[in-house]
Order: sequence, then C-alpha cells, then structure tokens
Amino acid sequence: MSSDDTTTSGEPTEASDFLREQIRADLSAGTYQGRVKTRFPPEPNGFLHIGHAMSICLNFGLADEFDGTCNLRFDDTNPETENEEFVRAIIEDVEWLGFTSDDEVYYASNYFGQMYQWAEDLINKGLAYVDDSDSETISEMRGGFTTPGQDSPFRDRSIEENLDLFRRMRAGEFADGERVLRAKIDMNHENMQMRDPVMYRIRNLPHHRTGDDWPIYPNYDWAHGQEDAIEGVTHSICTLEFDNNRELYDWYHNNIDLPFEKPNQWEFARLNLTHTVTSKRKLAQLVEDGIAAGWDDAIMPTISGVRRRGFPAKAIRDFCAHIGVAKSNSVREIELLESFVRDELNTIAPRRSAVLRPLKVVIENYPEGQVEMREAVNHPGDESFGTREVPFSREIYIEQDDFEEDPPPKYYRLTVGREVRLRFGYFITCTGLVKDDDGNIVELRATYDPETSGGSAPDGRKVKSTIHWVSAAEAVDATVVLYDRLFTAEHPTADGADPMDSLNPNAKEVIEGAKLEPSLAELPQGDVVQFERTGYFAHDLDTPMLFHRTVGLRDEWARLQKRKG
RNA sequence: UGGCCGGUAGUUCAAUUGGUGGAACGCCAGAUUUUGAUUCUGGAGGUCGUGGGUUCGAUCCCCACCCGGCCAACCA
Repeated sequence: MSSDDTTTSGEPTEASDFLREQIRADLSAGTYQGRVKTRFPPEPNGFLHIGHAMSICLNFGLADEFDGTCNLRFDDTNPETENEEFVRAIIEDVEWLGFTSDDEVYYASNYFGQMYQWAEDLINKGLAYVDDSDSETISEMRGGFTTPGQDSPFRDRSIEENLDLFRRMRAGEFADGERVLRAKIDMNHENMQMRDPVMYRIRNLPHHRTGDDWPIYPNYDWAHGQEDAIEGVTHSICTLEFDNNRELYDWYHNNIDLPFEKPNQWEFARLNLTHTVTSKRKLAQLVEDGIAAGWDDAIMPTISGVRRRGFPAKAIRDFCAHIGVAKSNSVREIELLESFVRDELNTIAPRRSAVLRPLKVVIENYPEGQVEMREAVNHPGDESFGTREVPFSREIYIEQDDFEEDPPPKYYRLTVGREVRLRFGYFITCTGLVKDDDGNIVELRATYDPETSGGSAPDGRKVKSTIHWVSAAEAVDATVVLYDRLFTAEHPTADGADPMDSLNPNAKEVIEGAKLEPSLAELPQGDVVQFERTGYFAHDLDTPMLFHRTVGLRDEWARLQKRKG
C-alpha cells in the first residue's frame, strides 16, 4: 500500500517529532539496512473512527516520507467480535482517506501456523507451559501491584507433557476455557504484563477467514509482535496504553527465531476529541440503541460517518498532520477539526442558493408570470468555478431568520420599511407582512428597484445586508439535516462518566421542505456544496435530495446574539 | 498501594537538546467584501506543575513533592 501524493502536500517543511527523529537515527545508524516499514493494524470488530485516522495518517505518512512501505493488516485474532463486513468497511475507509491498496491486504490469521510453530519452540525451550487453571484462578494468582504473584501448580510440567497437552488443545480436544498456554517468565515481575502472560486461549468458534481450522487463538501480545516480525515491520507504532506491553513484545522476539531484524515498538498519544467518544464499544452502543441508523450514519464520529457528512479526506489528513505526534495524553477540540473542514471546503465547494426555513416574499411591482435568469458566480474567490443561472420571479423564498418584525439592535437584515440586496438580484424593500390567525408571519410583501440589477443603486445608496433567496415556482424541495455536537459534555467519559448521560438530544435536527435552487436537483450524490450563508452541505450517498450540513459557516451575527445571552 | 509515561498561552501542541518561550484554533479590534462567509492587518493572553540544588546563567540537568494518564482480561 502507499499513500497518494497529496498526503504530505501543504507541509513543505519536514515535520520533526520523536518518531521521525528515531527513524532518522535508525536510518543513519544503518539499522534494518535502511528499510522503513510500518503497519496499520485494526481489529475488524467495528468501523474505523476519527481517532484511527491519526494512526493511519501517521503510519502511511511515515512510510511515504521515508521511502518505506506500510501494511494494512487486520489483527483478526478474536473470532468472537470480528467479521467480514468490518473488514470491507475498514478497507474502504483507508482507501477513502487517500491510502490506496495497490498492494495486498494482510491478515494476522494468515500467520496462525507460524505462530503455532513458534509456540512449540517456546515449549521446547522450557519457556511456555499449559495451565489447567480457570481464568479467575489465574487472575488471583497473578498478584497485584504491590503483592507478588504465585506460581501455578502446572508451571513445572515437563516439556513432553506440555507439548502433548498443547497439541491436544490445537486438535480441539478441550472445551473453551479449559486450558491456556502461558509464557513462563516471572510471577514476581514488577511489570504485570510479564507475570506469565496467556499466549493461547481455547475458543471453539468459527473464524471469518480460517473457519473451523483453529480451536485455539493467540492473544494480542503473542500475536502482534510476531505479525510485525513476519512482515518485516521495522517501526511498530501504537498508542500510549501499550507502553507496558513493550517489554513483553521484546521478550517474545528475543526468545524465538526471527526472519528479519527485531522490530521495535513506539508509542504515541491516541487522538481524542472533545464532545465525542472514540471507543468502539460506545460507538457500537449508539448503533444498537438506534441513536444512529448504522456505523456510517452522518451523526457518527466514524470515518464512514464523517464521509457521509461531507468531511473531505484532505481536511482530515491536514488535521492529523497539524496536530502531529504527541507523547502525552490529549484531547483536541472538535472545533479545530471543523476549522480544517471549513478551510478545505471553502476552497473546493461550489456555492449554491438554498433556503432552509422558507418565508415567502411577493414582490408586488414585479410582473406576474415573468421569470428572468440571473447570473450567479459559483465561487466568489475562484473564477475557475464559472457561473450559473438561477431563475428569479415575483414570488421568492427567503430565510425566516432574515426577517424580523421587531429587529434587535445591529440587525442588518429585512424588516418592514427596510431595503436589502438579494444576492445576484435586486434591492428589495419590505412593504408589509401577512399573518395567519395565530399571529405567525406567513408572507412578506415587497417592492424591487429595477435600477439595482447590477447589485448597486445608481444613486449610490447603500444597503446593510445581502440575503439569499430562491424563486418559489422553480425551487426544488429537499430534506436538510443539521448537526450539533453528539455529546453536550466536553469530556463525555471523564471521571468514568457514562457518555450516554450527556448525549445531546438536539444533536440532529431534521428540516423538511427546504427550498433549493433548481440546479441542485442535478447535484451528484456525495458532492458537497456551500449553501450561501448557511454552511456546507453534502448530498447524501444513498437518499436523493437529502442533505447533511457538514459544518456551518462562521457566524458573527450568531456569536453576537449569543454573547448578549 | 508498586512500575512506567507525562505536566509549557483559554485549549492543544512546538522550541535544532543550558543562553531572557513559538504556532494553530479560540478570543478582541480594524480593512476589504453582492455570503454578518472568505481574505488581510493588528492586539490581548505564559511565575514553562511546586519547592530546593548544580551553574555566570535552568523550560531544559539533579533531588523531593504535587497533579494527570496507563498497567493486576483466557479483549486489543
């Protein structure tokens, strides 16, 4: 696999951090004969979330920068939770992020045979034994941080007996949980990971790739480092919480015959975001509880979710490059990610007109039945986007927010007696309003000034604001979904809190009957455009005329209102 | 409670490794603007966790303490 060449664009200066320093040091010292090989090793037990993007960009990015390679490898060692659907989704997400699989995809399950062989080697060296204890007993005998562990009564079995028992485990003679294979290290080690860790457990369960071939499955520590070694990985980069596992990682390597030089494990801080959770278990719960329609619902902080929502892959890559690799636990502000999304979308998204909450305006001095085409620029900052024509007529819709019967101070938009500019249209003056029996404003009356067709008045008079609109008869209807932060708590899991307690009931607002300019009926699904003045919107991947607001525009007026309380 | 990792603007990270601390986002103000957007300019904002020590000089080295994270699954 390799990344496309846009990955490192926008980062002209070579980044420097403890990982890159290390790689440069290894390179100049001639370690691994100048090879650099990394890997991204997801377990296929859920969809990738935004936190994984960091690891993906790091591993593939590093390989790219140092002329190395990066393997996409599925750490599929637990048949209880894994499946093919997750494998497919993960491959799709990695590719979408910009890292194409022009090479093969790797699977830990392909190495079960080799791992088994190495396990027998360890037994033969007297460094592994079969333990008949149940899991509670093993746990109790492991001791605690300040109390030593106790040797299992099965710890000193003969090599022959261990070999026989292990082969029978492999042959499927035992029930789940009946026996395990353990490394024989030190039951009084200060690092708990080293107190005779379990290498294999019995699970009489079909595996999505190996079927019923194996009744025993390797545990993480026994599997991971060996997978790295088999693939010739040089720099095995994982998150901080595996720090304690590094000693074990090394121990295994030091006690088996490696096909390549010993890989090294390095830890960096996982990416956490405010107001979101990045735990597969919690994400799975959102799906199970029906809060999300699926792992790829636009409300989800998964890669597939934010893709549906309209986040550009480049924005995510730039975001990851910007925050870099840290060695301390950190939580990034979701606003920072959004600012990268906004920044990217600002340069690539064509502008369109759409009225989310329509209020009809009848322009009384405009001829009935007449429709004229107005030229609108597709991007005010980039002429190459060209122009398009939008229909204008006597009856239009404007945003409900753009009219106030009793305007607060500094409100520049429409009110009775005030003149504003219609974007790409004329100046109009509101002359009156129509209310229903309940006192709701249902329609506005206005007049337009034909002299202002060019966007300004010949007499030089100014207007304070420009509002967007859509011609009523030609408008197309759409459903628009607005999103707010998923969790109201900044740190939803802080102090052991249940994130579900701070789930934002207003995280999703569905607006039916939005009025869009006609050209939007032809917008390809998946495309993202800017609805002028209201934000960036993605045309849903599956449902036509369903739009997700990717992110809003910066809104000075809203900020002003909020500040006033 | 033992081991390991970490503590630098509001926030998250930098600082070529002993020579009076930078960026981004956020915030504030101004300019431009047919999006209250974009763009541009400027500004506020720091007892480098605390206390000692070494040194001409410490964010950096040493010691102690405080705070946060991870580790006692047959999950990864």
